[in-house]
Amino acid sequence: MEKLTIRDIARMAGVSTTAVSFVLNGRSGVSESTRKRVQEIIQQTGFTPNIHTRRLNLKRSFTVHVVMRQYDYSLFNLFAMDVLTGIFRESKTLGYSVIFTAVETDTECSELMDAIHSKDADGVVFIQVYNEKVIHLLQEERFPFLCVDSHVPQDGTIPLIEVDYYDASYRAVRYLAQQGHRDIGFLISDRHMEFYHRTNAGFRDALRDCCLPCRAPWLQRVIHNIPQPATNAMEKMLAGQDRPTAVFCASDTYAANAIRYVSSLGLRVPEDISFIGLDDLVISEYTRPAITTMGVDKVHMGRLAMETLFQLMNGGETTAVKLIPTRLIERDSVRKLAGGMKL
Amino acid sequence: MEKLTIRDIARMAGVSTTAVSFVLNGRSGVSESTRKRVQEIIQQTGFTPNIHTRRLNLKRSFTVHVVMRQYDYSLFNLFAMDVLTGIFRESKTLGYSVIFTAVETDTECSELMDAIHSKDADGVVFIQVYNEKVIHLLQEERFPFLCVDSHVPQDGTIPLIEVDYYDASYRAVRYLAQQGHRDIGFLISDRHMEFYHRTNAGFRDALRDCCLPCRAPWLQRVIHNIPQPATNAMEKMLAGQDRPTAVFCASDTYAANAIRYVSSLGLRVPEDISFIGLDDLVISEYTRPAITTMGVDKVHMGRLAMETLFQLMNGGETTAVKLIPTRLIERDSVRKLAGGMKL
DNA sequence: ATGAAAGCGCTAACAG
DNA sequence: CTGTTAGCGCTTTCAT
Repeated sequence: MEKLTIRDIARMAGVSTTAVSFVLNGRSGVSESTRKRVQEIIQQTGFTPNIHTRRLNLKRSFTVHVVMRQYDYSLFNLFAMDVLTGIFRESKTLGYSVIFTAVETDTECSELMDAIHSKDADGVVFIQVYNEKVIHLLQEERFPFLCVDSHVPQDGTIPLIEVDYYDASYRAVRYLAQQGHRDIGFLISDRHMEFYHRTNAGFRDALRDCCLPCRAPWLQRVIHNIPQPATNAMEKMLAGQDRPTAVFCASDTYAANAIRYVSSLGLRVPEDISFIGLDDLVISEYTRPAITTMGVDKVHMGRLAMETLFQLMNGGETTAVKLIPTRLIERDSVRKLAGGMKL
Repeated sequence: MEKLTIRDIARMAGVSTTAVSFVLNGRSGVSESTRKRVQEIIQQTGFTPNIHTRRLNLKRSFTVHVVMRQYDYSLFNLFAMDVLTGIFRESKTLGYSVIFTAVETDTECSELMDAIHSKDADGVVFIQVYNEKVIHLLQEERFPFLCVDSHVPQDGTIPLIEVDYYDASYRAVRYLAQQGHRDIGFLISDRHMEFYHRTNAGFRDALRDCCLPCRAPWLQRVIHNIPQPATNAMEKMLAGQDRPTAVFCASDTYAANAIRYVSSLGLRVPEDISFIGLDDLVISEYTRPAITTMGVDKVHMGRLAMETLFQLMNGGETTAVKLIPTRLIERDSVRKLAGGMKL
């Protein structure tokens, strides 16, 4: 059966295409009787207007484009997946579709721009993707966009939604101190400088404020271009004379791997050594012991992203950075020592 | 700056819009010099043709629509996520975009059809979603579609991509037997009858072929409308006089939860009781012990889905069901007992 | 090889 | 309130 057009419907209802168009778009300017008749015909025939035409005329597609990182094993990491969930949920209530593309970290600017232009969308949200040139071009075009979890300087030039990693680190360490730990290690990520600096600052400030020692060998960078990066870093941390009683990990995956590693060494977690993670991923409750962590509401971040983009797409202007707070999720990987400090 | 149109380019190059259109589409019928000039202008201006118009004319959108289940906690389950990854990868190489929607299990037929019609797409793949009426309508419209992991009778009426769950169950049990286990339990899923029947048949056939006993209390249904379904089922399995030495779980999440539960009881895994799972999810390598499981290449399933849909969208016809094999992934949750049988 | 012109299916300004 | 009509930006047929 041939696809019906608005003209067919108009003819069947004995009215003009305008009338049909109006009832289709719920606009006033049609008599009640006409509206009803048209609606009936539409019902009966199961007519749906051609979406391309609609978009061509409206010059809007009501879809947003999500650009995220491509990983070799999966399109998603557990973090991005939740953000996407949030974006998706919100987009549904706002009446938008979402389309996405995954790119390598080193994707060329032009390639990215092509991707953005070739998929029609009214706006784009980058998750963990950042390319200065692209941002620049987009700003020139006045094309609405937003960056989520991009680990980028928060200088107020572009709209950002980021986790408050400084605060998360600070509070993680303070929590350990409250549990009586004085010898605290840190598995820090070297993946993004911004992330590195923020977590580092939070960590150090907390040590200082809690009057705890800071020992170089206990601060280990997790270098990502080697296999088993977290295990490797943990190995180094344990290499010295004495070891920390607790370790703050810049990611739950680090914590999971570190726990697995120290367990294989015969150390008990948390009896012999405690761990606290960051982000709260799905895996974190399945490890043994389950990981105590500074969780973030990633779905909320997604919602917020979509909400903000929506405003941007409708003429709003903002370059505000939104810092998302974390909250402590106590599970089983941190031991309470005698004499925890009140803070 | 105003968006350029093909007419602007034509004017700037001093040619007709036809010429521009032809070079845009890489068609012959343009002199080399013209083509070059036009290409230069396009380069300089960074012109990109309006995609809606293109689609309007071509009557194709070069996008596929993925419909999957909506979960309250996340858009994804770990299985669907990998399938989507595969779809996405393949779509990229085939030059398609992907757009998706998540629906509740009990979504109305009409609502689903609306979702499908309102998002333009040349075809749709359902992941873990099945609605008979929708399928019927789609077939009538001759709209290309495909079902992945839908747990639906494989009667050859609709194109399907399914895991070979009969075979997986059979081999899981046989593997346990090979490791010397004779007392084998089964945490079976009651979510989909098709899935239930297939795994059940595989389980029973394997028991029979390996001459192992089948005891009713060791076969426990995991009932999904209660909290902690797997834990609950496991509890029942252990309630009787004697307990199995190994348990086959119809899902790795069951295995993860069951392991956690029996561990809390003071049982050691795999020393006191072994577990083998199904599907191989990301969590499976993070549990302790890591879960031995019958893995499936879910990304491959996605690729295959997209590939098949591509054919369907280009005039191909198939209602073939593709059964994806599983493979044993040996980790640490199964103990080898003395006197395993050679099979 | 080239360009004029007729659509594609719909929206919206405009005249009645 | 209603219908006519001129676009939206591109593809494609058909003369030239």
